[in-house]
Amino acid sequence: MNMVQYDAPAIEKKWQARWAMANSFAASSDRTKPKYYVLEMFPYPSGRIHMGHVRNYTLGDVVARFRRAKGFNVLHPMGWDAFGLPAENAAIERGAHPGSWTRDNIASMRSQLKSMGLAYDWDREFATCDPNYYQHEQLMFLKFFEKGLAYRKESWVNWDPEENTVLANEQVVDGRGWRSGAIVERRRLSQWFLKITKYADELLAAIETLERWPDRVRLMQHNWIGKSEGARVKFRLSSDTVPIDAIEVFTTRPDTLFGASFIAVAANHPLALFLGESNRDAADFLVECARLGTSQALVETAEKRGFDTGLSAEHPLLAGRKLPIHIANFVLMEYGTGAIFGCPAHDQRDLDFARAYNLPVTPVVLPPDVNQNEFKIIQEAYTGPGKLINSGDWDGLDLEAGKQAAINALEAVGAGSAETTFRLRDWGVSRQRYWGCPIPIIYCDNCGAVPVPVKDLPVTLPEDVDFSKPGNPLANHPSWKNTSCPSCGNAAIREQDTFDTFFESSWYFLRYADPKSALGFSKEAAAYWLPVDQYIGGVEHAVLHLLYSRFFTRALSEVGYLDLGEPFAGLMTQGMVCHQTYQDRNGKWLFPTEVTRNGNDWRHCKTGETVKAGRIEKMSKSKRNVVDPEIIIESYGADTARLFMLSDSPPERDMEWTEAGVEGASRFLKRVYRMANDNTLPTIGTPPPTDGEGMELVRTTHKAIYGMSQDIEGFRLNRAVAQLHTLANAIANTKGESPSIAAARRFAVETLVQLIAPLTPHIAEELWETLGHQTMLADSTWPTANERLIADNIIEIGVQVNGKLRDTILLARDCTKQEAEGAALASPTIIRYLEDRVPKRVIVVPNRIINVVV
RNA sequence: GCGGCCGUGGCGGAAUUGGUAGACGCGCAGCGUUGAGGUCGCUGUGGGCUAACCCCCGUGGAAGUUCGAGUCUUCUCGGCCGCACCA
Repeated sequence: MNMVQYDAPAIEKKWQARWAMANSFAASSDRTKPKYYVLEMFPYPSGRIHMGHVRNYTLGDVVARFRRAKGFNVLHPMGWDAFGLPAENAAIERGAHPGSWTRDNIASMRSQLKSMGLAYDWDREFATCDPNYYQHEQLMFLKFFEKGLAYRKESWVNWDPEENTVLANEQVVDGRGWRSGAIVERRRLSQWFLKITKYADELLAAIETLERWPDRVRLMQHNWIGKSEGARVKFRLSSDTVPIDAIEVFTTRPDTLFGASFIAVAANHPLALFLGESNRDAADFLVECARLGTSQALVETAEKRGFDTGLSAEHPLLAGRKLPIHIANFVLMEYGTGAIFGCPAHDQRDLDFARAYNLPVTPVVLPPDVNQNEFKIIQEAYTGPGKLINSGDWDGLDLEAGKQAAINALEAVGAGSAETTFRLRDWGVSRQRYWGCPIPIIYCDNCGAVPVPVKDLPVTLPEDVDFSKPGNPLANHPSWKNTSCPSCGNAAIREQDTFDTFFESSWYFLRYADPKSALGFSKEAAAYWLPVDQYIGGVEHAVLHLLYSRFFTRALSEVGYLDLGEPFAGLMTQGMVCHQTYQDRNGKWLFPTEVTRNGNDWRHCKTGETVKAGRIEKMSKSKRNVVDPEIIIESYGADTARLFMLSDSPPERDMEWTEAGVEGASRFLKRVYRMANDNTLPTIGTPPPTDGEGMELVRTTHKAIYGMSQDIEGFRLNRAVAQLHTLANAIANTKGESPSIAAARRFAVETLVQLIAPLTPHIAEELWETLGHQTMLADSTWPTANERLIADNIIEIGVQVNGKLRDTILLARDCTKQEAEGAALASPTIIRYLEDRVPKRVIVVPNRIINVVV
């Protein structure tokens, strides 16, 4: 046996250089080959890769290398989602310029990624903060604007009065700005929107066609779009002391109209705002609601609170019935019409509200098999099916018929009609930030909002910006915003907002198809490469990024860029990488590198103090339960890190990073390394045996090829790793020196090296060379399983008596049911179990199981 | 609140989708190799009863459907995730 040591760092550097020299992973321009587009969600260049990246890109790399070996023309690119808030925070906190900070980060992350040995076509790399990238989206925006897909309207934002800036929901903590601590206000700002709601129905319907997406993501998108069918109902105000004569309400339950006992409007409903101007108490209540924030989860779990306006509205179908109008904290202006009618008997929120404010509760739906006299609503609203009661002519109708009757009745009196609403709202793309793509619009006192002429694109960001003053640096810049109106020539000012960074990520997958194109991308390249065959990323993007991208491909198609509906044919959402947490006795979080373990005793490496080992949680800087991929790669090698990432848990599930697991992966690679360095193996070119003692190993090898291929295609990569272990065990367990066995061992080892290549490419490439090959494994084709050799001729079958396993017998594969039954009943063990009883039935599932029923 | 996911050995997880539960790995134990430790190799490892076999129990809990349930149905307990400006 050759005693060569597995030197991962040396091997990895060697093959990374060779692949780069040969440009091994460049996508070919040959359009006759079948294509395969593998894409991982591109990273924000935070400066260092973390284990989540390692997992994401390893998964993508396995797919890319596997497809390449299967003969596809693979596109597997990488780039940088380079605009965003952290760069501005760095500028504020450390005085770094966002541009140079970002470029430095990209440089260090690129070299970290390269050390992982990922099969990227690096020639297609780009960063979205480069004007060469964002100029194209400025043109896209102008085309959207031309077509009415982009428009301006006022909307509400979280405003930090101290920093003079708009805050993201996550930057609002307990109603205060995260950095300033100032109480956040809600403000109306004029902002740009993209008309995603135009495609609401289509985006919803097409979810059905996304067969290779996880169900949960499809469901989340379905719920996000939130289509509701119901009716719009107009309630006329009883008095004319306010300049509003009716409140329009959207309801999914027009059938419960006779159970209405109040009207509630959102705190930012026009009526509420009007009252807030003249009524001190109302104003106070509105301020209180504003403090609650905009998140639906908060709104719906908060205590139901309201303000009685003293006004009332007429029931549209019941002459003389007056409904009091309240302002309520649980009504959202953003959904429906910003006003509801409350039917406490059949909606829990309405009931909670009615109990708190002493409003009547009239049941109008009687559950099946319940006596009307006994039916009482106490603390729980009834939302199930039933027949209408207390509803005049509609009594006795089921709910569907009741809805139709209600709509007919409303239409007859001109008080309403059927309506469908969506939860989905248009996408606000304006951000009051510096580090984003400038919105190419000029405001002129005479001409209004005028597009920047195409010849003047791109509108680039000024470099000399000052982050020491609060507010948007673009707005604070002394001269950048001053320009002249393209249409009348008068002095005018530029739009100072930039795009939401989801704008960049909504079309980057198209840019990769043709990254040097002067058009952004050519129609021809997009037609060949798109859709993405396999997209991989975190489930945190399940809704927004993916939905915006789906919208973008449609919108870009509408304005002539391409002809595509769905951008991502296959989607895999990977789980998080977790690690145990540690705290010292003061509760301070400790890094795993600061802790040593001895059985169940955890101690601080330096002080020797006892450490509390806590829950296994997602790796996060705040809890310090992070492991730096760079250190793992330096000490064990990228192949070990990659292998462990794939080994233990299914890709879609959360995994736990453990030292023991890394050791295990490393051990396996060393074992494979030794197997291939066995100098007793026959020379290259020795064919696998066709008979003799070696056949069992040959068959096992074919089973491994088959299983591995199936498992990679099905993304069962933890099982794929298990296949490799099984094959390695079989090689180790095959003893003997006969020519048949030696030839089989050579075949098995060589195949093992091929099969492991998508997972741990460096060691595979090295061993391929060790085994005598002159060409690179990266250029060789995937082995094919001989199906004839996979199926065993004799199989072991379980025999049950009354469903309990009692014996196993050996049977010829695909034998007849009669033969199987005969063999089972002839088994001495089964005879003993049957005693003298006569089998009533014998169920034979061919090649699976036999069940004797007595 | 609304919607969803997950509960299988000491641990991560397999189970051809209703057909022999626990593949593969980690851990642990024993033996061998080694100057010792580690590496490496072999063997064992769900629980109970056993000298061993046999047998009994076993997929969070309870019921149901079925010849047969980890898998399907209903209820229940526990853990986790998402809900519109972080990326």
